[in-house]
Amino acid sequence: MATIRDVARLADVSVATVSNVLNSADRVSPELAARVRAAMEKLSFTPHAGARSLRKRSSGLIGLVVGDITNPFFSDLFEAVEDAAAACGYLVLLCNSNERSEREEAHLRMLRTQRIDGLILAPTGAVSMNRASLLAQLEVPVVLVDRAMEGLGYDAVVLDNRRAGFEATQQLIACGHRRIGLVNGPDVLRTAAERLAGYREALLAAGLSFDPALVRDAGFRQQPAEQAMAELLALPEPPTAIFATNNLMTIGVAKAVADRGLACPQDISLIGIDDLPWAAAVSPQLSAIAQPVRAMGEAALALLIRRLAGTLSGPGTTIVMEPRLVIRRSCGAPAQELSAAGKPAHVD
Amino acid sequence: MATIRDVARLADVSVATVSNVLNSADRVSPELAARVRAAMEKLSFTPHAGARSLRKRSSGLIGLVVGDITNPFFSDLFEAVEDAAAACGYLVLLCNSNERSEREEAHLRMLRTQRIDGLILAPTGAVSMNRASLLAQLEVPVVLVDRAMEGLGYDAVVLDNRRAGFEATQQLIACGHRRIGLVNGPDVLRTAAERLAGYREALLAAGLSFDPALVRDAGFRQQPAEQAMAELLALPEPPTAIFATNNLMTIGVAKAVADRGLACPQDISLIGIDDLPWAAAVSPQLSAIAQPVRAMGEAALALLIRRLAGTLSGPGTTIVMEPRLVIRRSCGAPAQELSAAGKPAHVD
DNA sequence: ACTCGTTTTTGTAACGTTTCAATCAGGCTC
DNA sequence: GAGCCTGATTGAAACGTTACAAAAACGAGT
Repeated sequence: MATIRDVARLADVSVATVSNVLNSADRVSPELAARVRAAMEKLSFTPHAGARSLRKRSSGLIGLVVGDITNPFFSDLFEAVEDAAAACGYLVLLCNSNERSEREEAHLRMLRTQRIDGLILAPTGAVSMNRASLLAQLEVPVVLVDRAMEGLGYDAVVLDNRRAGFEATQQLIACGHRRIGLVNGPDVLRTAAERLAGYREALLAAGLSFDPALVRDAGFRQQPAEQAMAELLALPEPPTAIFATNNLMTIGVAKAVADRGLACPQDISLIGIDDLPWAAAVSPQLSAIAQPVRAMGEAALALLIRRLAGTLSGPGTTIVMEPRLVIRRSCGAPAQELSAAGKPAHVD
Repeated sequence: MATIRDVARLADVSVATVSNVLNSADRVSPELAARVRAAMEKLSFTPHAGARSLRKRSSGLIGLVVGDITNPFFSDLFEAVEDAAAACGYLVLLCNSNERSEREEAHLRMLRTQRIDGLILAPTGAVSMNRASLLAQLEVPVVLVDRAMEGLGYDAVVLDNRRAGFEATQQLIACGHRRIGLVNGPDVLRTAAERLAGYREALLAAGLSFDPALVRDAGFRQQPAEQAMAELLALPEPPTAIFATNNLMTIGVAKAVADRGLACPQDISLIGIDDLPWAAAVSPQLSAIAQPVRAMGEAALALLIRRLAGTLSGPGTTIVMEPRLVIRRSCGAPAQELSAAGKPAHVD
């Protein structure tokens, strides 16, 4: 494979000149530059990223580690980040931790040997001390997405989770629901805790009481959500509407509903966080709180670039993005509502 | 950041020894190795991939370029490839071409500067001469996935597309359908052509005639599929069942069906290629020809590894994987079938 | 004790770039 | 025509590793 020396020889210039046309093109006279470029073309020369990264002390690589690339949220995120990074001349190294923190840590080590220039991390699970030190060892700027880790001083891009929880719940209340189930993630995660807070706030605002029996932790996963939903449906007084706080759990909930032969929204209403690309194509047509995923990816990359360029310094900035309510047919009036009007208070 | 020299100094050995414990651990005595490892630990030393790739003439990087990471087929593929690669000590560089061949070519150039050791490519669109030469310039083994490119002598892993087309169609025929629409990709792509061939073969085997008016090219994309489906439904004698030859088009078709207020399978039956993770959770519960995606990814990586190890040489091998039929409720008997029995031939 | 194989260890030259100080070639000014 | 300035070009020293040949250490066999 052709090297810079070969190009220099063919164009009859020094290697330094070739390097100059590659990097600071304006420092070399037009005629020479043209000659050099012709030589490169002829030899189909491609610079060696390794050598370059060795000499300059940067690799042009940005790491992106996500929990599950199979989740549309993360694949969209990757797409957005990759596009934005390409525009800035960076290459994105995607790491999929499969939601296992050991894998994630292995990836962080790998990224260190690659000498990435910066990292965008969608942390899986809670902060471990171990991970914090791995991040520090990276010695590069880090931007968190989706889940913030307070106290480490990193930049972050997150959804306004409280508001997301509030709006979803409010929407169900507006349809007339009074018993609203919540299928949530573990409340040790800030994300889940805030969504729960929004849910409670909306209940409070509507003068409804909070019933702990209606909220379940399904770990942000599909299978447990299905199970949790089954339990909620088996309650003596089951909820008439469900709010699931991420896309996987929304699917799990829909599955449980379908398995019991219930129709949506006739028998039960449903709203989730994260819109899904096929949501309008199938039944129930899922209503959702959409996250501006692309914008989040772009914002995260922009923060990183500003850190790298030195135009941003000091303690971590957190960018809060606003959710967007997408109403489709999975939310409707509760069946009870209609009949309850003319029904006596206690029928046992 | 600590270098190999620092480690050597601290452990009081030569740099060569440090390098040896890193690479060929058995060539160095246990006690020294321990000392060196302790020093590495203390300095939290991490080798520099760039320098390494410069000196050894390999980077430990494998490129994977796909058309659309947002498509579950490709995100599953990535997951499988990454897992398998990690087990062999390789890191996967994912490139998302967004189905645009210019992006794909830019990515191939990028991968060349990264000096990847091998490439797994799910080619988007048809073979261009330009791309063929870019691939050749890479000077590394290439394995094609999903779509083969004949004549270039590369290894490939593909689905038995003819059989997939055959089985899907056969299934619909078995339900009693006689007018089966085909929403396919462009038949310049081998994949699409073979699926079409399987479709025709199944019709023939059942003594049904092939009606070109019932087949549409929707470019393997959702939006055009929705459009194509609308056209099929507007036909004077619309099909009673549809076979869509990939997941995006299946969604598009489902959307068109839903938009017209038709029920599935009561009004129309539906089967697609590529199973979807949420297929059982929503209605219609989509039947599908599932591709063994993980196995395909693993097979592709295995081929690549064998090429790299030199245990496989000579002309390209093509591995053909078998599809698996997953029947859910989106296939049923045609409505016409029931009433047509007692109905006169022409009712206008 | 001495020579020979083995096994460990080491010095050092690459690998392909960039950087930086140094040289060179013109063109101005006086 | 000498002196200077400016901008283009270049030589050579890194950057952190590995590979290879050479040196050292170690036993074993005489």
